[in-house]
Amino acid sequence: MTIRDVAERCGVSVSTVSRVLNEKPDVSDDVRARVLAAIDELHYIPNSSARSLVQTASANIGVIVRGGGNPFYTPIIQAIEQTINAAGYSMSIRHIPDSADEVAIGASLSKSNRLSGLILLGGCFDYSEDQVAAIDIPFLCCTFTNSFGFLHEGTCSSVSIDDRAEARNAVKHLISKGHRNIAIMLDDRNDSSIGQLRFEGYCDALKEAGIPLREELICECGEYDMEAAYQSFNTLLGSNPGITAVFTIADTLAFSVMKAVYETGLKIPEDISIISIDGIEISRFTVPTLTTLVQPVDRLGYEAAQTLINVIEGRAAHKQITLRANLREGGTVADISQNAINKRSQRH
Amino acid sequence: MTIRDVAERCGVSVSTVSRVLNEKPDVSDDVRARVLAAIDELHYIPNSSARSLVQTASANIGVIVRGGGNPFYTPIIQAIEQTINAAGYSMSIRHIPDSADEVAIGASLSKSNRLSGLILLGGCFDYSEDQVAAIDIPFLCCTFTNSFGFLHEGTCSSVSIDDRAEARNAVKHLISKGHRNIAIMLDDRNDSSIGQLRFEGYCDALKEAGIPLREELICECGEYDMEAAYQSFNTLLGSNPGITAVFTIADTLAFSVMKAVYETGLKIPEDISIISIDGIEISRFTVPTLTTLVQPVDRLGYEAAQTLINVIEGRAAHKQITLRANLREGGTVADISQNAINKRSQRH
DNA sequence: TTGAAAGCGCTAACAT
DNA sequence: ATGTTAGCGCTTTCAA
Repeated sequence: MTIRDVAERCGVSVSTVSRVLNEKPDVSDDVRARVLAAIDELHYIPNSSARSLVQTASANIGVIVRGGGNPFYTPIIQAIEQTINAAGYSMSIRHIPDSADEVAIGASLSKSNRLSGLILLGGCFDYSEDQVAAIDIPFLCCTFTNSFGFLHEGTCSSVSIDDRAEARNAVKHLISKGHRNIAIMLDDRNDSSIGQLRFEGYCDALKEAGIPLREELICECGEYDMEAAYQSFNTLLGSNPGITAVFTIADTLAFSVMKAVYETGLKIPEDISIISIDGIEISRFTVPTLTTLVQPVDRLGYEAAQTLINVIEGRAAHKQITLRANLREGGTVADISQNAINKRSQRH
Repeated sequence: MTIRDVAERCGVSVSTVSRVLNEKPDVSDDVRARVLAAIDELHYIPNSSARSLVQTASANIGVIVRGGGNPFYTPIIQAIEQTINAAGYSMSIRHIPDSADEVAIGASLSKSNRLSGLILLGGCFDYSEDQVAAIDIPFLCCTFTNSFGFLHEGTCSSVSIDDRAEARNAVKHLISKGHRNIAIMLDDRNDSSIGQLRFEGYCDALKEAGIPLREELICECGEYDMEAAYQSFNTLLGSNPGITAVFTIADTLAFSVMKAVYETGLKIPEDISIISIDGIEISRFTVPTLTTLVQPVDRLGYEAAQTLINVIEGRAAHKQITLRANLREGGTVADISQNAINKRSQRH
């Protein structure tokens, strides 16, 4: 079943069928209708390999996901896929281990599949202009920006929240509720990625409030893993540092912290408050509901795909988009400020 | 950068380069080495479109995921991807809404991308031979089987657990702990899919134990959604049916149930026990740890991909693989049998 | 408005 | 062991 079969079926040439297929204007209505009918009858579907071969680039956008185990990415990927498909492109996805080099893999994928664009999801970004030169197609960083590298604005696009500012907001929220002994749960403060940025935001908030940074309240679990976070936080609790709150850099790590806290016999939020960033679906069903800065995942995915497609189709230049996270107050943060305590005692 | 450039670079013909590329034996070591060196120097990567065009099928396997929001699928997809890549194939994935027709989408994808095989993940399977005839490439059902349809064994492969038997095991576990008033939390008992099978397993276990099925203990939330499950279970609790245990057909639904239970002021497992099926990562971090039948997700993904590849490459016929789930005893099931109660009172 | 024909990059049959 | 060449199915000039 090829374009030839369709052409023969209705007595026209293959080029005419191709014109109909590609919605070119120079076909008579009569012929167009006949061709469309034949396509329908024969259940003809064009071979995309042949198409990409003759065209300079295939209508294919690659997505490279690092740390794909994180449920936070799932809705983003779905939004990207939907937007890509709606624009007539198809998506090639590749999950890579944390240790892999996403630039090299992206470059290779781009060549072998003749991609017209590339989305990097969840990367560690401290690349230089030289390193990303291997990617010779439009690309975009989703959920992170080139915060630690040295790229020109025009090299690639990005769509993300302002990780440092939002982390600062999260910690400020705790401070506004009277907390001063605030721990942070993260993978690695020097990961040149999300962890590092959110750690900086944590430091910013403490500094602004005149709270000294205490090394013993920094809980690094090494890798982005729930079990590792659980173990690390247990150790922290064991050392009894007198904390009243924790800022976790991701919801999944918050779940680990919650378990560790409960198993020590402490209560949330009475004994320990928790705030996080992400807002994955399950975080609405913890007990109590997790207080977290919800990332706009649907828009993150949509903007990522749409921005990249605009660049691919020459409608716009590369740009950096920053979206805002929204504080969803759950039940994991207690107000321990003098103000709140006074109010409470008045009632009794 | 094409195969011609490589050929010219080392003074051989394109077919020789092609032979090296495809690891054919009939090339001299000397030439092979020179070609490999040239490929490396030029950073040559074959164009997969040209490759698929000339070959009957591209080295591409499609994966159609229905209900992709479920974190249960994430590790399965990753295992599939890894196995597919390791065998030299690439993966094309497509997430579809619950309402979509996976057979039609699969058939279309198979033609346009010249897929050599198709994996259906999480389908509702009551198709007939006629309906799946549109898929003219080897395909496999992962996490479900054609339980309600009428396909011959040789039409497709499948890899899954025995949903009905495992559901029965889960409920039997509750019964063995003395529970008799056992609710079930599911999406829809007539979904021609997982829900229906696990509902049947629930009925089987009750019947064997001589416990009558009570309509008011069947909690159907209509769609596969955490919020819907939460609402439905709240309603069930409100009607105060005197249950001591719940069997949820998926971990995510168990989380919803746990929240509803806690918010009513009841304790888990003292007042209400919960058992589930899936064993997603987060279920190890609920409080208490969820008691659930863990599905072997890595093997599920590996076997799915490998079985399909064996069929594609003519090494084996279609087959139906059933894997076993393993009971992981968490802390959500209490023993309320007379036996256990006696023991407890002896201690006091 | 339509058709004929070249060629995208590759593999495989055939020839040497 | 290596080279020559005919397509795979499509889009796109160019010609009519």
